[in-house]
Amino acid sequence: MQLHRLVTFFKTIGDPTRLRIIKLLSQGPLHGQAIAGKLGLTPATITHHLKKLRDVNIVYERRDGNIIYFYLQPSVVQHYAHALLDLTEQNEVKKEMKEKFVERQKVIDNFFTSDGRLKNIPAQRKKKLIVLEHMLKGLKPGKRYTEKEINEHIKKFHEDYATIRREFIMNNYMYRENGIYELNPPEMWHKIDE
Amino acid sequence: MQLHRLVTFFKTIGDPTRLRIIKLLSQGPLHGQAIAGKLGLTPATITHHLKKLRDVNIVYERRDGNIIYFYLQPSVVQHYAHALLDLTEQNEVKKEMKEKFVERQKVIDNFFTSDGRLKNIPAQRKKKLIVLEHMLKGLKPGKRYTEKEINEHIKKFHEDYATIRREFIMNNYMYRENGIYELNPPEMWHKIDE
DNA sequence: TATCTAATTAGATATATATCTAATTAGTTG
DNA sequence: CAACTAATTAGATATATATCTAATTAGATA
Repeated sequence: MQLHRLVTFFKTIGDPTRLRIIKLLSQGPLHGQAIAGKLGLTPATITHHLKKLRDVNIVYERRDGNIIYFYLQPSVVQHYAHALLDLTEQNEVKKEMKEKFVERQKVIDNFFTSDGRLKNIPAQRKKKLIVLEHMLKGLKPGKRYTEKEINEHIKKFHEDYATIRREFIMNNYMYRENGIYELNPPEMWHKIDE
Repeated sequence: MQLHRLVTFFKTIGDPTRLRIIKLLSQGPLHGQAIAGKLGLTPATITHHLKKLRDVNIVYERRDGNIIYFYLQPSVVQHYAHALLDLTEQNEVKKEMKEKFVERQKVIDNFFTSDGRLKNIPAQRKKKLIVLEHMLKGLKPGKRYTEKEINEHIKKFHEDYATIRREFIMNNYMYRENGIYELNPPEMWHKIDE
């Protein structure tokens, strides 16, 4: 939804007379003169506001004989209300992702030296997975590696390549077939359950 | 929620600059000059808008050293979004009740003569229950009736008081003990399942 | 077709407000 | 306390708009 449409909608309902009309119509359809009477305003004024309400599609009309009844369209109102919610919820999701990222970064800062070597393998499962995933970064998805290549890669981080290589397999980050290693797609990895 | 508060809130967010500020702040807090820079406006203008945003409590501030950071308060925005939804949903409930009432009235008009006598007992269960409940109206809750009194009451609507009296009992509208009849409370009645 | 009525339009007026520049305030830091 | 800076306030201007009265239009009905 473009910003402009939201602005127009909220400007439209951000008026006491128009909100009163909405409330009135929420009880059922009414014709212009009736609305004017109930609100103590002239028909011309009501026309003015109805035009704006129609412009944002929250009101439609239907003729019955000589008089025109105006109806509220609740679904449109609900639609914009949800758009407003999204405007802030989108933010919540982003904030959550950001927090997760910060948390992971903290773990990585703690377990790797400034020149990028792993100090030791974390005991906590959650932290261990973060560390393993960090060491996975240099490997390319789809590329096939020999065991020797994998060992060399791991040794850039830590001497005990055997343990770490085993962890890669056990936690489903990679699979091995005939001594050839390959990255699994992320959706197959062991997820960190909070 | 008073109408006035809703109007003020929607008027506040019904402005392009303010909605842009809200969107910006939904990514994270910012200080005044930063907002002014990103929107291409002067700090004075930003102050003007922030004042209005604070007035409706969707923005709060926190000082860090020499600069003041402005934060969005998503819960307040969500609160008003829900109030907007309620404005239309309240209507849906009322409309439903009204429709049910109209439906019942139609059945009653069909099965009773203009002088209030029952033409015949409806075959459809749903309609029968509406008719029975209509004939229950003259009886007082809590009052104890003899069988003869019940019969007299029913005879005002229809000759076959025995059948109807039995229906009253079978559908749990009344109970009988030692030949004394009494109305059950409505929550015990047979409900009409659509 | 002529007439009636609800709705709309046109035009006037008063009020509200978004924005700017310039001056001032509040608060931090040396 | 003095100097600095971000934020606010004051005042001016231009634009938007809510409301009214009076005139006009659109549509239904006799």
